[in-house]
Amino acid sequence: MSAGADRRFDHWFAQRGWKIFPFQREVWRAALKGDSGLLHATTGSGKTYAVWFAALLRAAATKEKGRRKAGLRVLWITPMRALAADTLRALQTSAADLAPAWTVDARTGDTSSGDRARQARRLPDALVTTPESLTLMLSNADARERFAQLDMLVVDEWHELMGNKRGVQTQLALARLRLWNPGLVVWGLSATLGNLARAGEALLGAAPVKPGVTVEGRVRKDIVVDTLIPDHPSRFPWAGHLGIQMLQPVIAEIERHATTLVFTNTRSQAELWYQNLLDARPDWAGRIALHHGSLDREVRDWVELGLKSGQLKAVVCTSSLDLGVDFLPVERVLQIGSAKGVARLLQRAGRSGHAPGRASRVTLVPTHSLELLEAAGAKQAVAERDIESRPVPDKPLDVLVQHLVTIALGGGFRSGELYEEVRGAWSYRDLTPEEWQWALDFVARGGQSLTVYPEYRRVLPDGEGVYRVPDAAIARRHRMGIGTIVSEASIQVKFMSGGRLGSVEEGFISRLRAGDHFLFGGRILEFVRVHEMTAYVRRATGAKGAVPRWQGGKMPLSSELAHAALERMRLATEGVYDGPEMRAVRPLLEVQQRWSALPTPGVTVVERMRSREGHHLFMYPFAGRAVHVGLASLFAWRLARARPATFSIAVNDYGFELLAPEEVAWPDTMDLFSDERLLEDVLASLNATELSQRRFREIARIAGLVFQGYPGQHKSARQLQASSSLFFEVFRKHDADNLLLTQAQREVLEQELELRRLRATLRELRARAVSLHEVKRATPFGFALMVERFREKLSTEKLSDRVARMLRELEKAAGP
DNA sequence: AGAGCCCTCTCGACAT
Repeated sequence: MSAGADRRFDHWFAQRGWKIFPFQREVWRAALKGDSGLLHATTGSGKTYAVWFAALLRAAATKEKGRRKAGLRVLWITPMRALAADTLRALQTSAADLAPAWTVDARTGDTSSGDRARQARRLPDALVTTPESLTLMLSNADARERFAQLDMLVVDEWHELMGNKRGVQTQLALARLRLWNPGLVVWGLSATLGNLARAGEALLGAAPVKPGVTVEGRVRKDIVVDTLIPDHPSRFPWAGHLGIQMLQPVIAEIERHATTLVFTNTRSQAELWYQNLLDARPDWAGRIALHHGSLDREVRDWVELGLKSGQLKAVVCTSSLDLGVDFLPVERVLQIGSAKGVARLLQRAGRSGHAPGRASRVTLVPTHSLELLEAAGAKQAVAERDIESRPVPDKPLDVLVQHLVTIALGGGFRSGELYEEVRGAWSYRDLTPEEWQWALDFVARGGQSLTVYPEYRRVLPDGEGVYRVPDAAIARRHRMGIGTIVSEASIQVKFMSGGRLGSVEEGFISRLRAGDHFLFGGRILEFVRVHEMTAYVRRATGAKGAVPRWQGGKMPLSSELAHAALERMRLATEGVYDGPEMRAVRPLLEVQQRWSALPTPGVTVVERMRSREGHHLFMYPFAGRAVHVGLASLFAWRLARARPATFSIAVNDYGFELLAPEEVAWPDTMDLFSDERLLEDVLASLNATELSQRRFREIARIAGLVFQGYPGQHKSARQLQASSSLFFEVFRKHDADNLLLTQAQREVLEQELELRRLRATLRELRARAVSLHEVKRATPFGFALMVERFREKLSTEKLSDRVARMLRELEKAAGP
């Protein structure tokens, strides 16, 4: 490291009264040597400056060698546009001091077209951008020339990207940039993960020139997790998810602190909490706010600004404030309901005490009694830093197909060369020549079944074997569809007078009639009419309204949290109830123990019960709701194979219930727990085709089969679903080997059913003892499932059989 | 061996 540069940086930090952390210097040294790597650091630890100064040092060094030419030197990738703005400001101020000649800019969707035109002529020295914008730049014919001077690339919040298709798209872009600049230095910034080593590998590619370095940002961050204990734990409900009983304690917490973030798990829950807070404290109008992903960007900007300026006392939010509040003064973080995972809890805790050396604190607010148990487990898992891994997707072909068209636009490609390049991306390291050929054929001819449609012949080789996009309309359509995020079709919500509020899903609006009231954006609105995918509303008074529901993913409880909860129950069986959470949940656990038993890491509890509804079987494997859906359907299927029967199924994160109207001979559990023919049984027990078809919608969009429509004139969900279903059917009939179909099925099994975890759970079930109990009434664990029941109704009985059974019952009722 | 649930399911980007 040049002594001069070193001194300047020391001075820069000293001026601000900031201490240079050893890990920062470690990154500078490594990057100067040309090493790439992963920096594992918490937010608010000075991680941004660690890598940014590395870039400035490298620039200084190469400048000294006289190699400086105009062009983009540093690329900074961030997963969120909102984050880009704050990062940009931090980078610009330091560059102004240290490298005044540098231009630092952002390129995101927010940039006005004037800026873009200027950037198109000449890129700045450093650019802050998103994976999608980067890919878009790669689709320009002169991409290579523009990136020729690049010598450092930083991916911020890599842990947010690595586990999804956005991360895969980033990997593909990186493979390309590395090929153009073999000396490219790449650094990822990641929060704590169960699989940090994998994070580094995925970022640096399948065949790195040099092994990557991992730097630990060892700034000790104390994390405090505690719980708001209900005033009367013995009268706290056994089920439910809203947690409004905790309103008063939450108000008291908000009262006591300057700024509080109140995290909820769903958007509708956020709406309800906000409304309840305002009803209880009308004096807080204007001092508390609501923030979630369906609110209009302008509304959210206003809220974020209010937080920054300290005007807001509390914000009720969803994960929309998980990221991007790095520069906000938040004193207190509350989490209503289960945090579902340790990583998520840490992330949220990190929103408070956001400065080097200050402790972060999150307070759990249970919404039912068993969440007290979960809270005790969460505390332990956080203390042990037992954090979830994020699996990296394995060669998703929809993303590859999109990439092929992007590269055909960005200068064209030769098949063999691009194949090698793509295999340099970690996710595609095992891509076979056959798979490659399939993907190429798919974009060149439309595969087996679409050959007659010219719009699916998207790339063509020229006389020299270079694949390009021959058609301007196809090119434009492709650029408009770049990216891997597929959202539900939604309807804009606007006041009659014109103000934009946000969006709700089509299905919700279609159930409303003119004059109906609903709660959205913290206001009671009267629905007027729908016109061109916009719902017009006016302010309503008095009466409460329906709360919109959104269709989101259903996040299961993580294994880490589930195991911690089981462990706490094992201690409880030994009479150990330590901590306020365990003491509060003690009466409930004792009832469970008296009526039945407590599930522990070594014991599976199974309960049988008869009621007017029929014959119930409850089981509590603690494997998360996705696995319980799989297990319940699998068991129902296996039971019904022995003797046809209909089962109603209910699941939650702790267990599941099977209910049969008629007597069922429950067989030996070990037969149920077998993983023989597991895949076949799982596929048969669930409607696998329907699940794949739903999944295929996303794949068809990413692969460029379905066009979302031009901005502002979005197609309706029905239209989009119809066209993706059409492709699904055509492929199934005429192109059964279509690899996108295979991918849809694989994604269902891996992501929606968590097949690996299901298999692991079956293994655990076989190893554990079964504690079987005949119960007269639902136990505390069973009660929650009974409440849950009619949401998830599944049947293994064919319709005709069901009709036959109903007829039999009718006959019985009618008598002889 | 008391009754207990108001309704559930995040986020993120790009393009004319």
